Amino acid sequence: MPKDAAHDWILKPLNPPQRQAASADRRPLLIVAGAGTGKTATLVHRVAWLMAGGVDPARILLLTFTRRAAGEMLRRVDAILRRLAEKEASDEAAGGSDEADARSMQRLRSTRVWGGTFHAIATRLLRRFGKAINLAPEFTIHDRTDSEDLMAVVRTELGLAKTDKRFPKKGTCMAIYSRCINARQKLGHALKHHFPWCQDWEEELGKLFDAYVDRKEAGSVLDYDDLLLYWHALLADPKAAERVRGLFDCVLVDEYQDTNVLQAEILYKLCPDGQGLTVVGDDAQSIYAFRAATVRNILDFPKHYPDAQIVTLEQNYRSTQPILDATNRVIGQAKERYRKDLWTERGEGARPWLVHCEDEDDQAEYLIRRILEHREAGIDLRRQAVLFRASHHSMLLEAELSERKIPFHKYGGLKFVETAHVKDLLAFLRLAENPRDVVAGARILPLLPGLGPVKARKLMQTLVDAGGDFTAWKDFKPPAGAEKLWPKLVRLLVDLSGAKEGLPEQVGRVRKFYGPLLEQHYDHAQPRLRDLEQLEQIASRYRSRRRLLEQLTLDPPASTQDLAGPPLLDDDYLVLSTIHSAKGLEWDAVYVIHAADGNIPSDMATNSPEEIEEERRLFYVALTRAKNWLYVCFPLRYYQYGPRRGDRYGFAQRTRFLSDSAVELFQQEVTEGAGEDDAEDEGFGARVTSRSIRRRTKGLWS
DNA sequence: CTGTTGAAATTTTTT
DNA sequence: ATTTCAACAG
Repeated sequence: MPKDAAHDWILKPLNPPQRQAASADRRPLLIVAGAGTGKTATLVHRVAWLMAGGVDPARILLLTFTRRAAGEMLRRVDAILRRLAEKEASDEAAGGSDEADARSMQRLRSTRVWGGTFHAIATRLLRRFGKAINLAPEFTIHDRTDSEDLMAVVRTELGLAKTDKRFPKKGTCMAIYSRCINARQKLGHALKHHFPWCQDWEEELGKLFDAYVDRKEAGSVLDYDDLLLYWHALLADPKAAERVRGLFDCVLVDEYQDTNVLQAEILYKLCPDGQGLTVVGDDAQSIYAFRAATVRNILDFPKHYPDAQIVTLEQNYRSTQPILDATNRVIGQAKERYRKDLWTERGEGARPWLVHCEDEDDQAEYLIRRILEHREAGIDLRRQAVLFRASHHSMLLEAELSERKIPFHKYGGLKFVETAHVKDLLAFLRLAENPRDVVAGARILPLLPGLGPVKARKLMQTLVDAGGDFTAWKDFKPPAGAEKLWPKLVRLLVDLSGAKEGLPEQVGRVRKFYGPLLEQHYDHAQPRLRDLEQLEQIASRYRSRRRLLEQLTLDPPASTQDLAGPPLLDDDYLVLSTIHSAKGLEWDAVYVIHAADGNIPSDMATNSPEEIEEERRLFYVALTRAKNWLYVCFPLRYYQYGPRRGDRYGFAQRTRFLSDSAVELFQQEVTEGAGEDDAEDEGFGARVTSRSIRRRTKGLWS
């Protein structure tokens, strides 16, 4: 089949603007794709189109927001190309030899495409080319928690823990540092605009960050920010830059609205003239400013590449007209954005619901009733999702779902690998992998009785001095209580660093040593021990220990179930997700909960107009996930906790993002308990329901 | 030095 | 609810 015919075949399922985007020439291309406009499909077809046009898949770089997104896209690319190959084969059944067919199939497999997040790709490139900028290729990677731990170590070492006024805590220090790196801002600037309450500490913070950077260097450790920073540095080195640039003919970036200045600069250096560069995004869905992402990247793209082509996708394939009307109304009140008018051919459907609930319990009750109704009507649980602003907003609902034995999967919030016991176990492997990783040592050693932070630090120093040879620890005289354990630990680490055993065996050995310690240190030991068993089981899937550690820090599974692998086809579960983690996904029925001012927008994010605008976009992202049914719920009463206010109920307002004119597009519903008891309440404050009392008291002991 | 206890402060979203 | 820090006992 001639190339043109193949190209036509690929473009056939697309609408005209999508076609234009998928088949655009090599000039820089910006695709502005509104919510639900087939952005992913367009990108997938563009990759297929490029490959069918002869671009070597191994010379295509696909940058996505999660690794899962990359995997999903490449699967779809493969599916298209497979069908194309089948068609070619049947069209030319007479002529083509089997061998030639096999070759063309092989050529068209997307497995060789470089796909992943900025961080994952950075890792891959740095392992390969790091030497050019004096980076040892066997560096280990710190996740956010590890980085904070190292920050805490340095913080105490510099005596910043015992200042008369309270010094910012480790998490805040890390956030400030991270902003400087990712937004390429001076400390003073970052403090002034984003952490004004820390401005008094500018000098000390500067010293802290210096020391922090030195410690990472000494330990041959990179944090998340370093991965980008070193990739950037790699591209600043003329010789290395040439080699890296030479790897790729085409670079495609998804979710461009959520990249930061550093990432944009990496792209500029990777594609100086923009040839072969495609970026896709929607400024109306930019929700990662807190991570230093900036809409300016997408807005300035045409300025940076004056010959850029811009294609706007406006036909929505996801939602019904009534839902689209409502979401358009919400985003229409945003201050500044690329003009887009989303429309759909999906015509009639149910208007979205605005549900007034009495309180949180009532909200949970309502949700479960609706969810089960939809399931009865044939909408599986997995086609429904409950979305919320903050991870803890779903706690009550989770408890209720568990009680009713309704299976669910939660995305966002604390991840499996971030739990203390999993981190502990991985720290053993990490220390074996990189004995200079002080944070790993500082985590493991104090698990032994009688060993504290000070001895741990000294031991790590002797280990580093011995060049990472764990036998150097044999001379150490352990404190009373650890005499039995100490030789075992040394033996374990010596064996692990020898790496003679397979990965599951290694995890098994750590588990045997660590299990009893876990029981001493943590509550609820049983489920934690089971997590470790599970980790041992899946260890065999990884090629190497380094690979396992790398994958788990760069692409942490959202839950234990996720870690276990793709869910079985027949098991059905409801999706609970933070709005952030719901990005790019869609469901038949979507329930947005806690849509009250203070939650959406979050009280923490109402300090500046920019923050409020971002919260508005966040709400918009939540609403636009819905295909057929959209419910926005908020409890009228919520329980206020905390030492300052005492234990009492407060009253909630509907989110400010649902203006009166937007509310007109909703059908309003008041749940049973809500609204009818205003008179009774007078003078008494809140009426407390029996359900609420049950809930609250349960909280006292579990 | 370590481990425990209590008081005080802070409280989001995530690669 | 969690983190941090000081105070105190062993």
